[in-house]
Amino acid sequence: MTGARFDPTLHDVARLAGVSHTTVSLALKNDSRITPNTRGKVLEAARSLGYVPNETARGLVRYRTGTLALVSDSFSSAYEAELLRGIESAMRHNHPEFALVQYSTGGREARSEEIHRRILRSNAADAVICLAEPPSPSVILAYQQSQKPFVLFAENVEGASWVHCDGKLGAQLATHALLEAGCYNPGIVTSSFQNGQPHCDPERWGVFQKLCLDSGVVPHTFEIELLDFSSGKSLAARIPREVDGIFCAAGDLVAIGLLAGFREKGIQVPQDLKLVGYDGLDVSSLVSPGLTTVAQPLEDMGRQAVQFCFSLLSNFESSGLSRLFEPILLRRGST
Amino acid sequence: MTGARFDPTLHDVARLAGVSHTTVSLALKNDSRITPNTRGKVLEAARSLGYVPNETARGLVRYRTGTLALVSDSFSSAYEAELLRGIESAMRHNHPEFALVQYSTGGREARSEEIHRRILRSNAADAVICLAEPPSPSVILAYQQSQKPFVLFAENVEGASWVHCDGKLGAQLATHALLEAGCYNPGIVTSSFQNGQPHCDPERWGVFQKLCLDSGVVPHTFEIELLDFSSGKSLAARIPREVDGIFCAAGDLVAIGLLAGFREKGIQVPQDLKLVGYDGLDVSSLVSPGLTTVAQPLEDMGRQAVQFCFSLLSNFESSGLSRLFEPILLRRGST
DNA sequence: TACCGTTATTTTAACGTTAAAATAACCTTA
DNA sequence: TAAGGTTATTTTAACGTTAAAATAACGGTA
Repeated sequence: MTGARFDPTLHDVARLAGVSHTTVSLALKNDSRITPNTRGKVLEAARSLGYVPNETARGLVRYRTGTLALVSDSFSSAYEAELLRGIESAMRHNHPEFALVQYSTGGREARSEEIHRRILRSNAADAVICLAEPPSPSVILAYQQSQKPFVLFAENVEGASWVHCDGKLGAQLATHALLEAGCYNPGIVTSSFQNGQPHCDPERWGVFQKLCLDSGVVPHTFEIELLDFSSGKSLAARIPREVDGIFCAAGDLVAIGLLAGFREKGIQVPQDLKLVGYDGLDVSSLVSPGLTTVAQPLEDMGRQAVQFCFSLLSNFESSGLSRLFEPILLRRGST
Repeated sequence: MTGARFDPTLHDVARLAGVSHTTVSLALKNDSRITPNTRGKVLEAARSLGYVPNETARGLVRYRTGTLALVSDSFSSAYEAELLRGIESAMRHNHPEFALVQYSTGGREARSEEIHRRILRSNAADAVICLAEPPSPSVILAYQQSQKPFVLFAENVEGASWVHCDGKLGAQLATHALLEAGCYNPGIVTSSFQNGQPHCDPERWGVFQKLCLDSGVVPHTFEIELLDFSSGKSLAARIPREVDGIFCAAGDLVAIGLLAGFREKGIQVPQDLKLVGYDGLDVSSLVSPGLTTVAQPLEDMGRQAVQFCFSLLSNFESSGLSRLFEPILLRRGST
C-alpha cells in the first residue's frame, strides 16, 4: 500500500564520498567553503548514485519552493486556456527555474477554500495566481498575513492584487452593438444568480440592464450553471422565439453552444437573432457565422499576473498591485 | 524575501489544550485511543487557532500525499482539455478526497525529465498520469522501481501502464475517407520528424503512407512544430494548390487552423480540397464547414487512466495495465 | 495491599533537508 | 613554539509531522 522509499539521500552520498551530509549539501550548491577537491568527490558520488534532492524536505526547512501555483475551477476551460498561455509563456521566458503547478477546485467553494489553505499552510508554492472564483475574505486575509504573493483575475478585491478587463466597458460595447442593430427584445445569458445578481461578472449584467432600460427596452435574463459549450447548446431550446438579440455574458464557449442550439432549432443568426459573445477566444472566429464578441487581452493579462507575482516576491512591502485592461469589440457575422 | 511562518502547529494546539502534540495528532484523526473528553478539548483548541495540517511535513514521514499528479506538455491544449474532463470527473466522483495537481513541461524534454524526477524523489504525488510525451526509458524504469502507479497516453510502452486509442485504425478510417472521396494527390499534416518519422503518433503517418502507396498515389507530408490553431493557419499558405486532400493527423485544432488559412487563401473546402481531422474535439462540429474527424473517446480514456491508477495503488504487484480504445469517423462537411 | 492487565497519554525517534554553531586543521607571526 | 587567524569540515539543532516505544493511571482480582 505504501510506496517504496529507497532513493539515495544526502547521507548515502556522504557515506560514499566519505564526508558529512552537510558537506554534500554545501558542495552541491557550489558553496565556496568547499575545496574543489572534495567537491569533485561529492559530485562524482552524487552522480553515480543518481542523487536528486527531496524538495519536500527542502521546503520544510527553507520555506521556499521554486513553485508558482495556479488555482482554477477546472483544468479544461477554454477561457482559462488563453490566460494560461500568457502565464506559461511569461514563466518560460522570465522564470524558467520555477515549476508551475495547477490545482483544480472542481468549481466547489469548499474545495477551493481547502486548496488555498493547503497551499498556504504547507507552503506548496511561493506565489499563487487564482483563475477560479475569488476565495472568501478570510482566505484573502490569510494570504495577506502570510505575505505570499496572491494575484487574482477579478476587479477591486480588497487586500489582494488583481488583473481584470473592464467589464463595464465590455458590457457597454456588447449592449450597444445589439441596440444599434435594432434589437428591441434583447436578453442576456449569465452565470447563475446569487444575492440577486450573477455570481460571476455581475457588472456585465448590471450595465446591460441599465443601458437597455435607458433605451426603453426591458431585457430578459437567462441563467446557466455551467459555463460551457453543452450548457449553451441546451439553453438555446429554452429561449423564447420573440427574443431578437442575446448578449452572452457567460462567454464565447457558451455563445458557440447557443449558436449550435439555434441552428438545430431553426433560428437563423443574425437574421432572426443577433448574438454577441464575450472573451474573444480563437475559436469564436471559426464558427459559422463568425461570432461577434468582446475580446479580452487574455494572454497579456496572464503575463501581467505573473509579473505582479514576481514584483511582490522581490519586495513584499508593496502590496495590492492591480491593472485594468480594456476590451474591444470584434464585429463578425453574428450581428 | 522569505515568507512569514506563523501558522499554528500541532505543538501550538497541544499547548493550548494542555496535552502533548501526539495526542493532538491522534485526536484529530479520530483515533480510538483518545477519550472523547480530551478529543473535545483538542478539537476546540484546534478550531480556535484555525489549525490546518502541514502536508509537506506529513508527506515527509507518511510517504502518502493524497495527491494525483498530471504531467502535461502545456496547460492550454484543447486535446488535453477533453482528456482532463474525464480525469476530473472520475476523481470528483470516485476519489473526492484526492487533490489533483498538474505540472507543465512546456514541451521541453529536459524539463519533463526534471518534473518526473522531482515527483518521484520528493514524493509529490501517490500516482502520476502523463498526458505529455512519454518520458525516457530511465524515467519509466524509475517509476517501475518506485512502485508508484504511472499511466500514460501512448501505446505499448514497455514497463508502464497505458491508455491509447488505436491510431492505425484511426489513420485507416481517415485515409479511406480521402481516397474514397476521389483524392489523387493527398497529403498528411504531422508533428515534426525525429528519426525519420513524426515524433508523436508516428503510426498515423505510417498507415497513411502505406495505404496511399497501395492505392498508387504518392502522398505529401507536411510537418509542423506546434500543434495548435495558429500553426495550422500559417501552414495553409505553404500547401501547394494541387493537393486535393489533407489528413490532419496533428489534430483537430490544427485542422481548424488549416480551415481558416484555406479560407483566407481562397481555397474552398470540400470542393477544392477535402480535409479530415483527428481527435473529435467539440469545436470541430462548429466550424464552417463542419470538420470530418477521427474521434477518440477522450473522456472515457481519461476516466480509464484514473481507474488504472487506483487499481495499481490498491494492489501494486499487478503492474502493466493497458487498454486500447477504438476511434470512429465523424463525417461532416469538410469531405 | 500488592500485582496484573487495560486504557490513556507522553516521550522518543524518525523523515531528508538547511542553517547555525562548534571543531579541526593548517598556516602565520611573534 | 605557543598564540592567533583563517579555512575546511563536522556536529547539532531545527522544520512539523507520524509511528513506535515507554510510562502513567486506573480498576479488578487474589
